[in-house]
Amino acid sequence: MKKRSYQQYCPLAAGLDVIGERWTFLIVRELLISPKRYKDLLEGLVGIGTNLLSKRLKTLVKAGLVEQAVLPPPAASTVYQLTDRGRDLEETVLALNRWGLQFLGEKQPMTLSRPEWSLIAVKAAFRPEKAEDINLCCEWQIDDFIFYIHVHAGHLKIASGKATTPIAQVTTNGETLEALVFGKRSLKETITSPHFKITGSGLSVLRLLQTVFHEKSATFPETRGKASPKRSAKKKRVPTLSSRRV
Amino acid sequence: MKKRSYQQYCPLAAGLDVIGERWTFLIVRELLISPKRYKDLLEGLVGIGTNLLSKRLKTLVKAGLVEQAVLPPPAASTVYQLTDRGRDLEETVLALNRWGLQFLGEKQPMTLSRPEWSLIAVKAAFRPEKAEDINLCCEWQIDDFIFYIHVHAGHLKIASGKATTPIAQVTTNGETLEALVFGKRSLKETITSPHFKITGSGLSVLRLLQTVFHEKSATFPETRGKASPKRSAKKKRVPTLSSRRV
DNA sequence: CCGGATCCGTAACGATACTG
DNA sequence: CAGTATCGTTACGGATCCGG
Repeated sequence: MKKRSYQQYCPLAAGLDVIGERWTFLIVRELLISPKRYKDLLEGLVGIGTNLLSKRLKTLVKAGLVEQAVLPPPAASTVYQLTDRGRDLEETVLALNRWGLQFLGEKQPMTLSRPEWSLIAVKAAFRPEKAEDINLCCEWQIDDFIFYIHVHAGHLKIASGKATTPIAQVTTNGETLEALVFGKRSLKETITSPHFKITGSGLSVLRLLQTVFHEKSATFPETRGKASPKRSAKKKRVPTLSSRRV
Repeated sequence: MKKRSYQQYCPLAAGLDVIGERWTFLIVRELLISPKRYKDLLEGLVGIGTNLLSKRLKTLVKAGLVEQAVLPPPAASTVYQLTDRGRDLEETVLALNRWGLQFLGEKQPMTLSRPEWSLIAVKAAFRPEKAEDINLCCEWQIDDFIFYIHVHAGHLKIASGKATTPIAQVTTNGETLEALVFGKRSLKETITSPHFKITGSGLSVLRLLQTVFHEKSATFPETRGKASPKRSAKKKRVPTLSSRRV
């Protein structure tokens, strides 16, 4: 009956007591993309088990991060959506997303993937200071999933659904999108791929991709290789330690 | 034998596969403050259990986030410290720290606290753009724990240990420090407390505290109150949903 | 005393079946 | 569709033990 807690008077520990349990961050990720029904969450989070999803949602609602809402008719289904307090987690999710990128190896046959994940990664990679003089709206179609990117005055808006007045449209598949967004393939490789098509003002899209996102070379050393060849278990000798022990 | 994994081709999930398990974030927090011996970690993380700490450290070392180091003689003890890759987690830890602050209620008798936690909170609250014309170094003494804050050209350096040339020195206790740093008490209340003493250029310290840190009013509504009085389980009616379901 | 490893009871998780 | 109930398995937490 008693809830497991770190019992520490520390903001980090207090936050982890709320969203630190298994699956919780991923539920927040799902709802950051868009409000979702119970079933949508269950399908997006393969392996969670329905009882655990139910339990997590209750906890999140009680903590004031998530609320239920009824969509207006005719699609009168009830969905879960983030509250303002829940949406405040975006900063953390993006930071964790940026950091986790290095552990994302090549896609294994067993790993699942959804184009929606990429939206978060795009937001995480966005650098406002590089986009101050960029102003465009482009629409992306990945299979039957559609989203748009709107950059205006150094601000990024990205969401699922069709754009109102896109200046360009990109059609590609999930694999190509992921390779681009996760930095697995260079921009040049991507745009020359037969699975990547731009209609409309393609040049502005290229400029966006070029300047806004990290041009990192995506180092993924032994992410999946369980036994690295020369794992020296030796202890590093430290020359001088600036801060003394506590 | 098989490791539990989300199996999702998503940077967030990949990151959580590495540091998402219980206690791991707090171990990183400890090492973010300073390198520590096994025993120090065990004492700082009450409740972890020695087998789990050992397991987590092994995982962290294998993931390349932590390494062992030997301190130079005469204090030739082996410590755990973060690698560069581990230190990259600071951004995430600070974001989570900021977010978790709202869930930090009043200190309960059972909750543990250490002045070291406050260092992270100070870093998290620091706003570089507000500190561009601040330049000072002050030393803080909380019981027998000493640390310093050095602000220079919009950059913050905070670490345990004595400062080389502090312009001011603050002496207080843990409770007052926490109330100040966690926004539980106003600056005015703090500096008039009998447990708060400044020697040296006190005015510059006050200016630092005033301008650099959030002046938030620290709302903690029903953080610990288990049954909020009028918890409406009603579903919110949503007027219009901008993005369509996926 | 330090740095763990081993053992074991309990709580959390994951899969499946079942219900309004 | 939106969950609840059940149950086997895994992870965690506390204690004890052991080599240096």
